[in-house]
Amino acid sequence: MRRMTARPANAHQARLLRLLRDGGPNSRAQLGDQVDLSRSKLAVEVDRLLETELVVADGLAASRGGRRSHNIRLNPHLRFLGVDIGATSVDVAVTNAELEILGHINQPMDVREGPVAVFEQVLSMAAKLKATGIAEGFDGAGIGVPGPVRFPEGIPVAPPIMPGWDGFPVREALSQELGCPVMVDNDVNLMALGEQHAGVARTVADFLCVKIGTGIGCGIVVGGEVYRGTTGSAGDIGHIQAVPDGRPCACGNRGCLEAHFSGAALALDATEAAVQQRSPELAVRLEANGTLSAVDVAAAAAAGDATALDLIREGGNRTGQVIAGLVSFFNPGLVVIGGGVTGLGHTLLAAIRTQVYRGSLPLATGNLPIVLGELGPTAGVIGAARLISDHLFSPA
Amino acid sequence: MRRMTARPANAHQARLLRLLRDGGPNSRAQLGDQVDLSRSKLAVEVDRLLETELVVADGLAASRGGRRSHNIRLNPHLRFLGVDIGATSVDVAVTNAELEILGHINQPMDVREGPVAVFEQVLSMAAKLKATGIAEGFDGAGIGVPGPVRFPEGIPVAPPIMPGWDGFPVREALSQELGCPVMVDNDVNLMALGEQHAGVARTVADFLCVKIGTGIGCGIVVGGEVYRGTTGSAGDIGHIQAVPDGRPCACGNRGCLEAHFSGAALALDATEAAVQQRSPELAVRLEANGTLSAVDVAAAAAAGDATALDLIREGGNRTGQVIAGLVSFFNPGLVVIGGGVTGLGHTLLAAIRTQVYRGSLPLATGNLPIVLGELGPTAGVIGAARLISDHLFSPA
DNA sequence: CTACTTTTTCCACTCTCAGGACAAAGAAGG
DNA sequence: CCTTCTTTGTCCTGAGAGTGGAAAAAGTAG
Repeated sequence: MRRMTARPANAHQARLLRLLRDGGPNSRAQLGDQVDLSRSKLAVEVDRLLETELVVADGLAASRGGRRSHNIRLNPHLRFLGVDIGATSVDVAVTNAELEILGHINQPMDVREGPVAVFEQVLSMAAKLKATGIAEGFDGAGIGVPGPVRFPEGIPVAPPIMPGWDGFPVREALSQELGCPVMVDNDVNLMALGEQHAGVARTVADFLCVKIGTGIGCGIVVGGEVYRGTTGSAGDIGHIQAVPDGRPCACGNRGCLEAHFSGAALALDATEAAVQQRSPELAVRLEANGTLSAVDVAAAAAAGDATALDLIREGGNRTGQVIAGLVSFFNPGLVVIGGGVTGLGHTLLAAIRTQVYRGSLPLATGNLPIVLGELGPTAGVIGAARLISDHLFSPA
Repeated sequence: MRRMTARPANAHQARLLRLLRDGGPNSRAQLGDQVDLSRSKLAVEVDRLLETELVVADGLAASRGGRRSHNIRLNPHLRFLGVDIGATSVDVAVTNAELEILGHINQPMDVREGPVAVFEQVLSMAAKLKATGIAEGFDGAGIGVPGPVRFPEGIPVAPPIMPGWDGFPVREALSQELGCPVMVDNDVNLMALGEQHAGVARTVADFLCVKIGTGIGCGIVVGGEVYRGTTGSAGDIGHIQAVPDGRPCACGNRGCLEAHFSGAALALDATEAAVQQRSPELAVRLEANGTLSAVDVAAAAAAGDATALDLIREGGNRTGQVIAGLVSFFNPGLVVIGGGVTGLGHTLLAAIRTQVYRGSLPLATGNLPIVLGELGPTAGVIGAARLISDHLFSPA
């Protein structure tokens, strides 16, 4: 099938496309209620969008008491590819233009194998999804990587956990391979975009999205837009000092949050506890698998293991202290906690909440929800699709 | 004199007004180079602005190789009032429309005397400035208060150090008294606006402006706009924990940055050092004045007093640690240090720099200037004038 | 079948705006 | 002083965008 290459010609068209993306099929009249354009002007813009085939007619809408309106929807053949490259696994999903997931695969993979190997993997996963018949090609792709990105060019810069990627032209390369526009961003930012689009943050303009996975990062949304900082490293909170003179960290400092709590740190602590026989639950699991991860800690905690619960609580306290500082500074309307360790669930959340509500002033915390992400592992890929759709649904 | 009440009728006019404000008198042709409007359109908009008397003709410009152009400038009779209410003193200044200070008074005053007393003071200071003949009335006023503000309404909310002000309709009241539009903001945000307009931050889109005075606050500028947070308390970094289990703070917690370093904390530490005879310089000054302030510490440090230097260094280290966290999180393009204690100067700056450059990742600090504010005590009042001019020079 | 709503199309009129032509004002050079 | 070139400012016209009224089309409710 021929891929769509058209772009909205002006801000009005872009606005309409986004309304259709976020609100699904809509009648012309309903669109008119939302955009403050004259009937004639609206008709003209819709007609032009129909010409570009970005949107299509879609039958009649229900009557609102009079003549029934013709429905308009985004072209149902449009397909976006959402790619979320984590430290230890890759998620690839296909969405339609409304960013609904049509297919989703996850595979373990170490990002340190480098961009070439990872891309091969990603492309084969994309091919596998295509083979199921849900897509014949892609109109755009969004991709998240676990490190800072020079956003306009889509190039990772000095990413600590993926050294081989520094300066690799991800956007350019993937665009070549896929033959469609590509946008690249930090995986944490994409999680924030995902939760904003389809998750808990739908109605909030300013919020923080803390992702606790192999590392710890924080997506920052200001006025509905992701804030990336001067060099693209905004939200890199894993190396904020959480414990004075604490554990040494890979970054060269001591006491970094990430050194004390993250998927990796938690696995280490759990292993130590198991070896020292402080936790029967964890010891059993270590024996069984030969290794421990955050998932084991979650399971042990669910089984009531005191040591596992302590580990989670302590980590939550540390994280909560750091977040408390960020809340004082940023005064967000919402804090979302997500990432691989959300399996730790309410024990973690309770610890974080306690620290934040205690450590920040009432004016900042008074009406501040602190919640787990709604979307789990799909947040990243939805965010990735959202990223590229935002790009494509803006004036050329 | 009749005050100007006109406002720009559209975005083009607003743009032109801001260009004239920031760039001073300009020829029509030069304006044309900057705004991407057709000559005819530009001429129309300029004519309309001339009609409103917001701008006036101002003689002929130098030739650029052909016919000389007629200069345009903002009406030289326009006057803005900039008010900066600190914890212990009040600054009032009068500016022209280009935000140049024409007159400036500072008077000590305790903000805790409440809004009525402070307003009386402010109005009498404004009257005094008027009496010098630099202004016959005011076309707008900006006012900064040392606490969080609900910005759209211009009402302080739950300000810790000025309890009597909670909920007081500052904007409304002052607008009544002065008979002109008024905007209210946090004093730290105004300092940031001031440094952005006329100081070190002229060319930077994303920066932090840390003000160390009686308390500690931080102005946040994102994409050239001040970010105020969900409830107007963004930047309230004085109560971030800097020392685990540190000194008790007025807010109820322990170890807040403000409890360990600020104008007030520094005075306390200095007095203690003097009483304990650890610092001859400070002891002499205590004897002479009966009390010590940050200024005395600065003087003692300048005289080479080791204890004073230590106090500054330690405070700088604490502040620097907190800023290091903020830099990791926010990835600014510039950090400005200002406020009453900037007299501590380079000792303080050096300590802060050391901590930030050590405590944040290279990607965030690599090209990050950390500098003292350029404007000193005028930053606040210039920022206040900028605030109201931004408001007035935007489409009605 | 009638009266009323809502949606959509059509159309005439207004308004904006870009850009060309030209006049005005000055610079540079002889 | 005169000629030629450059820049600036004004005027004007034609293209196009956009508004809002009117009427047709397509329903609903009774």
